[in-house]
Amino acid sequence: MSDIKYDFNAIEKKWQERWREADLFRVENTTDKPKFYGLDFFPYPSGAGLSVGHCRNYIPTDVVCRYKRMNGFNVLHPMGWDAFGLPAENEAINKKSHPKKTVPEYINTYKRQMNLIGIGYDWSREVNSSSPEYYKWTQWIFELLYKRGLAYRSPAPANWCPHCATVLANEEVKDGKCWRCDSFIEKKNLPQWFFKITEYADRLISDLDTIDWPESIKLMQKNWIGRSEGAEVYFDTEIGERLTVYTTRPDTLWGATFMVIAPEHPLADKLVVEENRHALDEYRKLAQRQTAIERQSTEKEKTGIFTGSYAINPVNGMRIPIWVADYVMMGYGTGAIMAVPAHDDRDFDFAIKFGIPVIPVIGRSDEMSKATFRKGALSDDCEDMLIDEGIEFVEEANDVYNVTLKSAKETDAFIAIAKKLIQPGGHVSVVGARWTFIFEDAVIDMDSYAAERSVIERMRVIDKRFSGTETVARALASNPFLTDMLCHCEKGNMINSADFTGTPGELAKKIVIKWLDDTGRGKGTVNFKLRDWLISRQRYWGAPIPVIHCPHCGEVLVPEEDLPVLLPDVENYQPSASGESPLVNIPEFVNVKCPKCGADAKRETDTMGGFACSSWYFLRYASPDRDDVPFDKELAKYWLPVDLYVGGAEHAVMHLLYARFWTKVLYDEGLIDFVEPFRKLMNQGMVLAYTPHRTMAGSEGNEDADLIPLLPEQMADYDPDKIVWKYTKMSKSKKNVVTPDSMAEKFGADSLRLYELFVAPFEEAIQWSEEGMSGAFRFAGRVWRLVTSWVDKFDPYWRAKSAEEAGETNKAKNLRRKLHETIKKVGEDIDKFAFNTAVAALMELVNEMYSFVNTLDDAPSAVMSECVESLVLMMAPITPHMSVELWEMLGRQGFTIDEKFPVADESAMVKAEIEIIAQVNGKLRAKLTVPAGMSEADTKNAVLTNDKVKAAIEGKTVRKIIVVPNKLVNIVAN
RNA sequence: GCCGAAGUGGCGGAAUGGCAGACGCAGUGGUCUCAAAAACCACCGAGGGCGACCUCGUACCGGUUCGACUCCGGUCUUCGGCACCA
Repeated sequence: MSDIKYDFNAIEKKWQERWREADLFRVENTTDKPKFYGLDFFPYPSGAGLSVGHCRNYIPTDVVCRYKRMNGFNVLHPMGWDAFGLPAENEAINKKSHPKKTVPEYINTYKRQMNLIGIGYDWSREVNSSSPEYYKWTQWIFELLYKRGLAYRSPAPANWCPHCATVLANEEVKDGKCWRCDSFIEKKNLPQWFFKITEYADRLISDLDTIDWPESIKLMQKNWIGRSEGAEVYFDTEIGERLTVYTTRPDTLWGATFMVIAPEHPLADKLVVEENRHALDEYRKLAQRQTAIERQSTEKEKTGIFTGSYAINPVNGMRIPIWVADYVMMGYGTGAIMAVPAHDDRDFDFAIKFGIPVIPVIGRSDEMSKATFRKGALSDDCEDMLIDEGIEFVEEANDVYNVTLKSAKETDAFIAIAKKLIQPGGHVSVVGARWTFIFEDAVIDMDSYAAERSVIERMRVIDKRFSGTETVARALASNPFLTDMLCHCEKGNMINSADFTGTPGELAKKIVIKWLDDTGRGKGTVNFKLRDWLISRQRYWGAPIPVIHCPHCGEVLVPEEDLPVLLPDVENYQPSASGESPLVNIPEFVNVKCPKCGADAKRETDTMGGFACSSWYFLRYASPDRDDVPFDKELAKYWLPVDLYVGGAEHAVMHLLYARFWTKVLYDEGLIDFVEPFRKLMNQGMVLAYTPHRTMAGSEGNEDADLIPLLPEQMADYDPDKIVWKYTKMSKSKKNVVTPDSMAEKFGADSLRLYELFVAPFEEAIQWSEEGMSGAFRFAGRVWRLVTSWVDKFDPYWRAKSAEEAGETNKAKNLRRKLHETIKKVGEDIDKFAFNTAVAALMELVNEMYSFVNTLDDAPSAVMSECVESLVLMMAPITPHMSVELWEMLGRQGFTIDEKFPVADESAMVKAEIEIIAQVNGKLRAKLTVPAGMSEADTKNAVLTNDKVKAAIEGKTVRKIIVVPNKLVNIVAN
């Protein structure tokens, strides 16, 4: 074995310098090669520097990009900085510094670390969203949106973060808290700038079908956009004003027994009768004061105030009361609803609390039901009775009966029989289009939508005397109407609905909507949960909104030739609680002449949120130096869309939604020829650190108590037995961050890369372990020693001899087959992001190469030389430094990344003999080696004459033999 | 509550209808060494047997199949997202 030391520090430094000197990762725009655009979410530069968690994002992308390049692609792999916005500014505030100072500092650190772990970025294309050359074009796109009617200023109750002293977009509020600082959000009424993302809601949903993204992310976006189809219906009120409601269930209109409007509804004041006005005012004040904290409370009693007015239900003329309640929100639909307590949980709760009638209007459908019960649950007469009724039933294994009920009539008949014949302790369930009944002893009817418990809850609400199952039974037996009331079904036919009674459930919605349209009582409508994107921030560190407010002309866009509107240099940039940007205090900035009329005017002082800057940066990389356009049209056409986009799932409904929106706007403007910016998206798993926690004081022994992370310096203060260790996300505040620097120093960047790729599938969270890290290092060392020990024996002309040598001995042939199987697998695995199994395959190959070398006795081997060279090239995308060093030691010229990735030779993988699995009744009994391509009959014969197989079928009759050629034989015998 | 993902040795994981546990970590035994580290070799799911071997085993209950970690129905648990959206 060789004694050349694996001096990873020196090797990595050496090659990083050479790559830089050769400008190895600079990519040219014009080329005959196919392009590949691989991109990582650009990070906001933070003072903590990169952790090994960031590397989990950048390393796999780098592997794919290097692999693509070795396969002949022209690869664009750029990096830049999401430098504007809250995260960067908050960090500077905490450091009592200035983002102008901290941002470049942090960028340097990031860049140094990225180079340290060997990521091959084309730094000539670096972008920085806080540089005027960049944000000029962010402002330009703002103006484009404005001109297209997609940017507007409007007063609205906005999400205000008291700690960050700015408003936030809906997408930036998580669990009622600020996404940056976890403060609870308040509502504040301020004029704000919005982008009309709602206008693109439909396209943002439908185009999801055209892209290769994780289904979970697509679904999150779909749910966030929240499309629903329904109808607007017009209700006349006694005061002459018309109330429009939105409903997704127009088929339940006949069951509307009251109406509810939101506290902020403009008609509330007019509708309220004098004696209720005071109560309403009090209620609205209360609703206004309600904070996010209170909204969080899960157990929310319904509250509301009766206005004293009534409306007329346009479908049946019923006079129904109008209520004000905070469970209806002004921001969705029309801020008013018709309430159908029989078929909506919330309306039901409200109706029960305030004593409003419940009218069921959806009944059982004629769809099939299915009943199951065990033998003995019903008395034995049941079989005859069922046959008499013409009901088919099947006796299954284990004494279970399955009964198919083909109509409502059959279901009724079956239930009647079951009620009669139920045995003590017996159990029968009927699962239908509508509900499940479970009979036990007597009659207990259960609804398949509300589970048992919720039925009981409801019973108790209706009548305080009821409690427990037997009372449910009693109640339902005495009052069949309750059954209908308890079962608000989605499917089912219309009942109690005048001429529409009997309309089948699946048609009901459509038919009623058409009728509403035809008769002018309402109209079909689509609604979205998505709100417009609130983009203005009352903060310093962002792109100024390029608008001037003129007393005569109103809002005026800053002329294009005056862009960028430069962010002024100021010392004091801290936000204030006033709801105004710090920029208002800079007269030179604020006071301008109107570009239209020349009058004294005032500049807009709000800046754009950081997500505006990041909504188009992927386009800038195509032509980062152009100062006359945001991006070169032709180059954008060549490079985009992004072929592979890699980043964390936490941006599912923020950046990833906004960037899609802007892309569609740019497409509509004719600037680009694609509608989706990111063809394929991958989300890496997190890196978790084993972190000590303590339970909250006073809650020791309580298993559900919240655990609080323990800082290293606090460890000594706690009883070691009481410290709970668990894996949590790495964070600066927990002081559990592992840096790539420390790992690169101790084990080398290549081993860090190996470890992060190998330890778990790409999308899974990994538990950081230094032992696992040293395992990866061990493998790197094994490769190093294996290859360096072969340097002297390396045959550069193996191509002419390897296949021949493999024909001579079995072990050479087996090794060569393993090599080519590995080449195939590694390529396939990298393509499908299965890096963990790709590394495992390389480990297997290395293990076999060691075994082979150990039996060689110093003899030369072309096969081994082939393996060594191929191994070095296969590892080049994964461990680029070590690979190129070994490449050089083998006497090869140039960089591994310019070499062709090895190609699997199918002929080397042909097997002369294969292993057949012999099973008896599905259990493995023997493995036998047979010549490849053996006929079915011969294979069968070989298995049947095998001693172990013979022993296993001894005394049994062979019923059937299944043969899977070249794989397996299964003998069925009993 | 609703939507989604996942549950496999001591641990991370592999196998997507055909040998369960590839590969690695930890562990055990050995070689080398004055010694240690490193490296190398062997073992390493559970139970039984001196042994060749046998039985059980992929969260739980059932089903489909010659054959199920894998497909279907149901239950439980964990994690993530949404949460009065009519």
